[in-house]
Amino acid sequence: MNQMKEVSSGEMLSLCKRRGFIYPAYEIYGGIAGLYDYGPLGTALKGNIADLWRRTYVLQEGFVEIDGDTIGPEAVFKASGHVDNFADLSVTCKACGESFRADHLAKGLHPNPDSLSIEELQGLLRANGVRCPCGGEFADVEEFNLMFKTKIGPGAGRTGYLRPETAQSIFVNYINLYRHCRERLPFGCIQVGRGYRNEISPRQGVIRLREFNMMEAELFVDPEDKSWPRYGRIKDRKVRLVPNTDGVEVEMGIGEAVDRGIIGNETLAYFIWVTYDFLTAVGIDPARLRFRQHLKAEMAHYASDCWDAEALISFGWTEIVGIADRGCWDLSQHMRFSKADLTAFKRFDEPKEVERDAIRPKFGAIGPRFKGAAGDIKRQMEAMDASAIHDGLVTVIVDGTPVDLDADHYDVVRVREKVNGVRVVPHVIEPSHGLDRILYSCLEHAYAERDGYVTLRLRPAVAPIKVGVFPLMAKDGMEEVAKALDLALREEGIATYYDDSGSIGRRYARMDEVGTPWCVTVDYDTLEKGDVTIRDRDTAEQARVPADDVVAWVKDRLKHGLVC
RNA sequence: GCAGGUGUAAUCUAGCGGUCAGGAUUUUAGCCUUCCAAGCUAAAUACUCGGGUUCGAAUCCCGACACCUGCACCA
Repeated sequence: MNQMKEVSSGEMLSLCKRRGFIYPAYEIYGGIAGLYDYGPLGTALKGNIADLWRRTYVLQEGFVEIDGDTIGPEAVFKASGHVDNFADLSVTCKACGESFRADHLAKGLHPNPDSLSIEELQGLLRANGVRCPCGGEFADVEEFNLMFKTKIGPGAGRTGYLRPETAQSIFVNYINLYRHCRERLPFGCIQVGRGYRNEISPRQGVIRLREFNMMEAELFVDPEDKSWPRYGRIKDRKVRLVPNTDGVEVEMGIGEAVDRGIIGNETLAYFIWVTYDFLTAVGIDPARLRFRQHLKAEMAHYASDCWDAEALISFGWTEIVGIADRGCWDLSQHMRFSKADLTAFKRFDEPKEVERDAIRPKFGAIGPRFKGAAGDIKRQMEAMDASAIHDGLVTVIVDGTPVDLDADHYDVVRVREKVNGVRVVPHVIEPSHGLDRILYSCLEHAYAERDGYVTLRLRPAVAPIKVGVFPLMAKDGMEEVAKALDLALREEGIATYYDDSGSIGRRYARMDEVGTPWCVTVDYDTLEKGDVTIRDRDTAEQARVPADDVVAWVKDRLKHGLVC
């Protein structure tokens, strides 16, 4: 077997630039860290990966796709938690370089350090002589806001942010999508698009970017039924798992992992498999792919379970997909901030006659006391039943503050109601893919070098160019035949590269280096017998095929069914 | 953001205060060539940017920017 040399990130990025996959952005102006442009081949590769992903989610799993805005008003990111959690006040030790959350250091010095401004926090830390555990002195308090802030509209405008993830565009469209999907759970929505994070220290080429491409799927499920119809057919498939219990890597069946409680539920498990299937289909090496469960401490507070697909590349094990059960957190947050009803109605098979103890407001007491707020209090009471009464008191929110109301303000009445169903806040299962990272991992995993000769063994489905078309030499009419064949392929939507320059070997080499799976050569025999050679990139073997059959030959090999 | 290292064509690189910055690969034009980076001829493209020291700077110094390695960050 070939001695495969491990590719370094430097060599990889050099090839990416030389061959038009990825360019450092704004290079003629000195470049900006964390920004890269996709060149002609990189753009094609990215598009092909995204298309395959769409096939998986839209055609195979029945998701719908939207395309949301990348700019959003502040309220959206208040609700999502990004405004507060994404902007930390921090201080760095001048001596040892360690960074700390400034508000954490101020704990015990102030009842609510979270509420302080930069200046106040600065003063508080200075006044109390807070120092680093190493004994060093702290530099000034700084704000790290990981979101790009902007103004929407002229003048003062409204504060807006570039979205740090695409997911929010789906959550804010929940009502529209729920209706579009005929008001039934589960339903899923995907989005391919850009997100923005003002990273403190972008590094590692295209792995940590300030503007990046994501492919995110949000699946809205019944909180009490996290099963999935297609689960049964894949539950015996095996993947490499690294559970957070002991951190030991195991190869295990999807179903077994669910049965043993390692993976939280069937749907999550199913999409771990879909992710495995998708990643290997675009060319991630199964031997360099694993699923690592987030540690309890690492998991976002709202997530109940989260698995990262990690690829082994020159930077080490790198997260390329995160698959999380986010519970009802996102929709609940947006309900709280927007007051919109982001629930699903679960219809019972049979309407139920239920009796319950309802709370009925006494307007004689509430009206004079609360005036305009009485209507809102009525609505709150109607949403409750007797179980909300504690020590004879009912708690309602008036102008944002809780108010306890005694029995003078309400009656408890036994009511009989017909109930057709129940409203639930759907839970969200989110497979979130870093497209740039997947693309880069594909390149590294496709990289094969022997004696300085580089071949990118990209899967045909994602290869930017599918077929190189050459006349053996540009004379004696061979170029006309080759050009006609080239056109015939392109007319069928197959990306080709026509080349009649230099030696045939050099042309093959050029195609090998950009991952073109097949090269078709028109030679003297073609002129007489009408057949051509098709040369395979990975084996360098040649097959003779009638020129008229080439289009069908290629289409047949590019035809990919749905994966699992 | 901190500390250290590095910046010469599209890529890899020579240079170490002193003639038009050298080579290789690549690319382009032409010749040659009957299938795997062949050969010949010509051509194109570079000292990251901005200051300073010096008679003279790719070379020494300062700053910015970018890249690499650690640290920190990565909801």
